[in-house]
Order: sequence, then structure tokens, then C-alpha cells
Amino acid sequence: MRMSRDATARRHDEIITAASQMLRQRGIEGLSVVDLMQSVGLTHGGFYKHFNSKEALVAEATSATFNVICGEFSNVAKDQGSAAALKAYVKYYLSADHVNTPELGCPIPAFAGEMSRAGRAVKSAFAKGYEPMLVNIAAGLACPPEKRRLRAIELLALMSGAILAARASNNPEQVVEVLSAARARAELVVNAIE
Amino acid sequence: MRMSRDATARRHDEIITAASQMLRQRGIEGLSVVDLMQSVGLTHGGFYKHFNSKEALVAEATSATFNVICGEFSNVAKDQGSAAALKAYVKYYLSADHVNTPELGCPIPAFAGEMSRAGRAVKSAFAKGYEPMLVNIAAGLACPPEKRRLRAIELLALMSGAILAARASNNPEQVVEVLSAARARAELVVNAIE
DNA sequence: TGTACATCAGTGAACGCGCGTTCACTGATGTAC
DNA sequence: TGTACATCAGTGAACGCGCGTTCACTGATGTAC
Repeated sequence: MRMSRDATARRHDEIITAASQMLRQRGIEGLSVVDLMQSVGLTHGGFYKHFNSKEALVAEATSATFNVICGEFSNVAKDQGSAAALKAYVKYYLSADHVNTPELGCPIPAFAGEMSRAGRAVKSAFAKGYEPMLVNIAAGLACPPEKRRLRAIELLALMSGAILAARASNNPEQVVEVLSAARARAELVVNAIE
Repeated sequence: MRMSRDATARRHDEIITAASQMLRQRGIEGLSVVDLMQSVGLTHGGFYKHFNSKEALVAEATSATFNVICGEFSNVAKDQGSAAALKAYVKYYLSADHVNTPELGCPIPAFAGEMSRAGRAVKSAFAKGYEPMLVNIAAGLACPPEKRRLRAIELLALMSGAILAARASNNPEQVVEVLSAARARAELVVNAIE
């Protein structure tokens, strides 16, 4: 049965939101079209009325994920300034919460590792999403402007590597250790102390 | 036809070596038993004369991979000291070579992201392999002994995050940028300057 | 040392399963008059 | 505003494919006497 335009658009968003979470939890290869459609209460056949392929869905969901993250970041920045937004983000990024809920977290530790095997559209979406994250982070750094971009890269590498290691660990104490080590270094970088 | 004990042991090692590389190139989910056996000139049926399951193979290959890396590290350390070994490792780790040949590189950026979905044996092998890497890195740091472990964690997070980002990038200039940013920070951490 | 037998690495067909994708069909929505 | 028709989101069966795994079989190796 045909759906109204509004209903269709809402469905599309629902699917993207569900895909965004499933992607971060299970990875690209782990996301199945059947499971995804089931999770929004539909059968799999209708998937291709919304997307040309799984690749197209993953690309769109990847972009959407980065957009949501950057949107939140920018909202905090508007209210409290870039430095405060960065500090809040770093605090969240290097928290046990972020380790334990990958489906709501940063895409980098979640599925950057699959990018080398991913299709063009997905790689491109990922690269396009990575850039504004860097810009947002750089804007909140205390160091001289010309150093900010490189520092932002360092900081994001440090943080994403820490989450990657923490999630790979099977020992709760090691998770705490990794997070606190990364937090200490991140604080120095954010405040430009060295 | 039955093979000699030596031949069987050599075959086992060949399979593990091939699996170790395939694992780092394609990830756990991307490694197929058929392809693996074909790559060492055998048919897939014989796989189960060497391993109980794909899971068992991946666990063994993961351990073997970490062992090889730590072995190389220790050899350099014996010849030239821990500090020199660490510097050499950092130089290699944050090189374009490491970005471009994941099959010979560190397992962390290659497939740590799949650990949350991996089986117990694999997770355990990964965690067991991670620890000695940390010890080796810590031994080469210039900072006071009590700070070494946390610094090693930071350094490994920074480096693995940098390789993760570099490999995910589809822009050669961005790869150079990420590597040089991480190298600058890594040098400070290694030399305990701050 | 020589012979008879048990062992087992490797073969290749077959298995059930989940995957992404296709397709004929349904029926409410949107459009044209 | 009302009617007739075209559109298309969603259904559910079906497709080909690659996956991990099993199994009867082969024949050289290892073992027992």
C-alpha cells in the first residue's frame, strides 16, 4: 500500500537512524538489510524503495552520523563557546559511557577500520564527515591558531585509539587505565600545556 | 594422503602466517577459510585437520601476529637498547609504509575494531598480545619508571588512532598530515619532553 | 630389517544458512480532469 | 468538490552466492611385531 509523502520521509529517517546505530554497533559488514528493516518494523523487500543498495544506505547513514555529532558539538559551542564545547566532548569521548555505547558514539573507533574495504561512496562519506570534526575540535584548542589543525588531528587520533583499545579489552580495569591515560594527555593538548 | 610430521608442522605454520596477513588485510569477517587454504595451495577441506574452527584459527593467528611483532621489537632492544628499539618502532609505525601494508603491520588498527563482535578465544588472544606490546614500549620511554606504563598506553593509542585515520582517508595529503602530526607528538612523549 | 596394519593430512562434493537483491502483487495516496 | 487513473511504499516468496563446516574417501606415513 502506498504511504503518504510525510510517512515515507519519516520512514526514511527512521531507517537512517536505525542504520546509524547498527553501523556503529556491528560495523558495515555486520549490518544486515533484513535485521535493519525488521528493527523499524518493516520487511526487507521495501528497503529498495528507499535506497539503491546497501552501499548507498551505509554512505547516507555515515554522513548522517557525522552530521548529528557535529551538530551537537556546534550547539554546545554556540551556547558556551568552542573551548567549553571541546572540553565537554573530550570528557564524553574518553568516558566509560562512550566505551559501552558504541551505537551512540564516534564512528571512527566503531568502523573506520572497515574503510579500506568499503566502497567509494562510503569512503567518501567518511572522509567528508571526518573533516568538520577536525574543524570543530581545532576551534576549541587553546594553542596558537596555526598549530590548531595538527593538534586536533593528534587529539582525535589519541582519543579514537584509546576507545579502540578500551573496547577491544576484556578487562574492566584495563578500560579504566586506558581512559585515564588518554584523559591526562588530552587535557594537556586541549589546554596547550607542554 | 598422509603427510610427514615435519611437513604437517610446516603446513600449519604456513597457514598461520598466511592467516596472520589475511587477517590484517581483510579483518576477521573478511578472512575466508576457502581463500586462506587456496593461498597456501590447498583445498578448504583439509582446514579442519589443522584447526577446530575458524575461531580457533583466528585466535592462534592473532597470538602469532603479536608474538612476531614483539619478537622483532625485543631483538632490536637486545642489540641497541630499549630506547633505540622504541624509536625505530615509532618511526616505522607512523610511516606511509605501515599505512600501505596493513598485512605486515600492527593488529590494533587492522582489526581491534572487530574485537567487540569476536569470540572469547579471539578476544583473549588479542588482550594477551596487547599487554607485552605495552611493556616493550614502556621499556623504551625516557620518563620516570612509574609513569612509563600510562605513557606507553597514550603513545600506542595515539599511534594506532593515527594509522586508523590514515588508512580510512582517501586523500594522500591527509595521510601525510596525520602521520606528521602524530610523529611530532610521539617524539615528545618518547623523549619525555613537555 | 621387513611386513602388516593403523593413522591421518589432504581431496572434493555436499550441507544448511544468511546474505544482498529482484519481482509480481497489493492497496492507499497523489494527480488530472 | 468528485471521480478515474497513475503512482509507489510495503509485502513476502524467490534468486544466486559465498560462507563455515561435514564427510566418505585416498594413499603416504608412522607404528607394532
